Amino acid sequence: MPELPEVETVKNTLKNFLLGKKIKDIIINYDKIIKYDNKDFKNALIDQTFMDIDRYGKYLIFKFEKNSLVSHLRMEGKYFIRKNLADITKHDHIIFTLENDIYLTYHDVRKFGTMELTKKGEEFFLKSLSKLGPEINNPNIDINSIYQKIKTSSRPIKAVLLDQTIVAGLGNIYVDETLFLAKIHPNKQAKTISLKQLKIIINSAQEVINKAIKLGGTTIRSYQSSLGVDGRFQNELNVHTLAGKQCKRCNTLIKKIKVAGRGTYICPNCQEEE
DNA sequence: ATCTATGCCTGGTGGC
DNA sequence: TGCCACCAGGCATAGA
Repeated sequence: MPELPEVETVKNTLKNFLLGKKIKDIIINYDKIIKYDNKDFKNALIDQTFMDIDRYGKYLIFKFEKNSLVSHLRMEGKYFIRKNLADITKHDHIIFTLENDIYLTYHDVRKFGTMELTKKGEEFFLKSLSKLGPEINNPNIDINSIYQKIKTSSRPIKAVLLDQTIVAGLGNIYVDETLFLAKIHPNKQAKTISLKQLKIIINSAQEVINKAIKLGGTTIRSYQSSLGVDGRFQNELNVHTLAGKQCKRCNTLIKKIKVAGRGTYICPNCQEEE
């Protein structure tokens, strides 16, 4: 599940390869990935050149001369560069033919990913992007305004941190790691979190996210490595995927529970429920 | 206004 | 071995 650090890594890798390259053709093998009309999609992008690639939260933003393509990888989305048509596999749903017959493919086993086209400069008018909160890795993030949003919520703190309208970029892995660092139980109701505790949570999240970005993200449950996603943060995980292993702080066994409908890993001793 | 439930998908897993 | 029910999960949408 690519979260902010993984998408950042993909962005940087793709940027190195794609900037200045032109799209010659587009093959759409599964069209539900693309929102709106496929013909418009092709017309708008063929003969266009990759000018820049940005990221906001977990979204990739490919910028061309006039248009931008906003791409979300959801759970299993990956980009590959294929040198030959013969290398294209069954889960390569969108194929961008570049110059010199090199192919950029969007690969997605679960077909959950999305692509939507917009005019360059109007990306944040899209429904998806317009709703996003501040990015979790923003060093100037306004913790007070987050506190105002969550201080009356009865939802578990984990659900709130996963809510991209509150803060953008965290997913299941990094929320577990964040709450472990902050010593907060994921089931603790948001309204019982003090401003001081929220500061600890946000600082922990930034520590986790920044370290993960440095290490190129986390590669787990991924039987196939993707362009740009061969992270090393999986070696740094403290709780996520580690059920039955000893907590590095107190030696208590890590437990897997369910919070807000999601598989959640905690140290039952360090993260005491209230 | 808030929150919860459901649908989207396929490969892997565990039970029989 | 094969069949099948079930699970994983980010986000949009519908419903409470």
